[in-house]
Amino acid sequence: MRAPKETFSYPYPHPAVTTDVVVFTIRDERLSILLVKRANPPHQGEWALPGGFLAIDEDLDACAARELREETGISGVYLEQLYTFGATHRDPRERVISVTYYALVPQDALATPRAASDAADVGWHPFEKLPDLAFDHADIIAMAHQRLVAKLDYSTIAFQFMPEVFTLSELQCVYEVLLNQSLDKRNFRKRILSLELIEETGKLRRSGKHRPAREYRVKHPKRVEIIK
Amino acid sequence: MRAPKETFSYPYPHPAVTTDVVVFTIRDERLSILLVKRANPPHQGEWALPGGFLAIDEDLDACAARELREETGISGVYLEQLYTFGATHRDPRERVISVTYYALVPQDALATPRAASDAADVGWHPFEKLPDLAFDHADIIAMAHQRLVAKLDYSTIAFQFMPEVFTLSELQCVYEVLLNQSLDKRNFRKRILSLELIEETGKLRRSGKHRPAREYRVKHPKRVEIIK
DNA sequence: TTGACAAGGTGTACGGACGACACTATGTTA
DNA sequence: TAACATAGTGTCGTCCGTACACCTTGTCAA
Repeated sequence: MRAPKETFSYPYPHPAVTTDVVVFTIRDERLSILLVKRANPPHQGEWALPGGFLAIDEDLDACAARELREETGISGVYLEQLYTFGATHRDPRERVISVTYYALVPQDALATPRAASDAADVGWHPFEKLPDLAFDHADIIAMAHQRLVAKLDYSTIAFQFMPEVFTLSELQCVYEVLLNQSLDKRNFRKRILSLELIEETGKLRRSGKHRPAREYRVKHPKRVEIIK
Repeated sequence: MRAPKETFSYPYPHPAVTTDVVVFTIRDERLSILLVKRANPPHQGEWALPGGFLAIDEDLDACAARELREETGISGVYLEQLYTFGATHRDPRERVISVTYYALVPQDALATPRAASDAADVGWHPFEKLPDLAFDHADIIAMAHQRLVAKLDYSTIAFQFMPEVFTLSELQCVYEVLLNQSLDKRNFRKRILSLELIEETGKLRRSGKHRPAREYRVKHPKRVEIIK
């Protein structure tokens, strides 16, 4: 962070614009969110979403991706604009408009994200027991969660949580965690396979003292399709 | 518009923030959008969405509602945030982030919206044959239309197009226009009535030389519910 | 007055999708 | 080789969505 010597002037007051990102993953069969502990005021020492100020020549999507990469080391993941929060006093420093995003990262990636310069700490927190959050970030998370669950129903967004290869049981587990209910194994498999979006790798996954499971992969891993 | 004497300075460059609104209605059995002709540069003389700069102490929703009221005289209608557009060169003057909204207005309201000071003209344009538009407003309209059609399926948003009392044939016509396909009368009525969201007024609508239709009203006109 | 007109209003039957439900298969390990 | 633990599989009933045609009722003109 450099200390600028010049200032930037406008005939009318301008708000600051930031992006903030709600990063979801599934860890230990729990939906979890990535938070950073703020190293500086305001809300110093409190947990917050990764995010920061928009550069003047930077696209919004690029800003969200950059902040995510800088503050947590995560990149190349599914990232979608969520909503723009702009209540007048949501930031005590000045008027700040936050264009929020949500991201989905596979289970195995980034077991321990790294903390950046302006973050005292970075860590995964189960959605069910989040700490108190800075600014209006709890509202942002609530909306992101609502959107995520809604999209499960009519898109293939859940595959964004999966690693490159996975078993049907693992996939079912992801759906069960997100929907917070158990699903019938036969119906689940019937529905997923009928979408014809995943294919067998031909290999088997051996783990524990039981029958090995077939491994699958997503045919088009980056694509999120609307179904039904 | 006053000419300010002071200027506003920041240690880092700040973008300007605007709201723009896509106003839909149904006129003469066509989906139509309200556009204003720009009185000032840039894009002077071109058609654009109603909208304008965010006041520094104004909430985003309030800004969208105010701009809509000031530029077109419309108020009290359904208004929902759509998406935030922020490509770096979408406005030639300076960096501008636009938080966009869409609004739905009943068929009969505002047959002739009034033009405001910074608009040379205001008028309804059929969605199927829009003129060339200023900035990236064509993209904004495309996204608003997509959202509107998607919401038809899983919400009661279509009622926002209806006047206080209406007939089932009129309601069906709205759905047919939005979905761009004709619907079976019996199935349509069965589905709508099973929602139990509208009730008979007890009156009949006489028009033309045929059997009069029953009038209905929405039980909770301001509410947009998620169905299914 | 009556008959033609034009839109309003109504019920049934079929097919497909979804949900409930229980047992066999297979590799591991003791 | 037997117990264990998870993998993997098919049927049947129900409900919902869709297809489909005729009678009703007020108006208007002859």
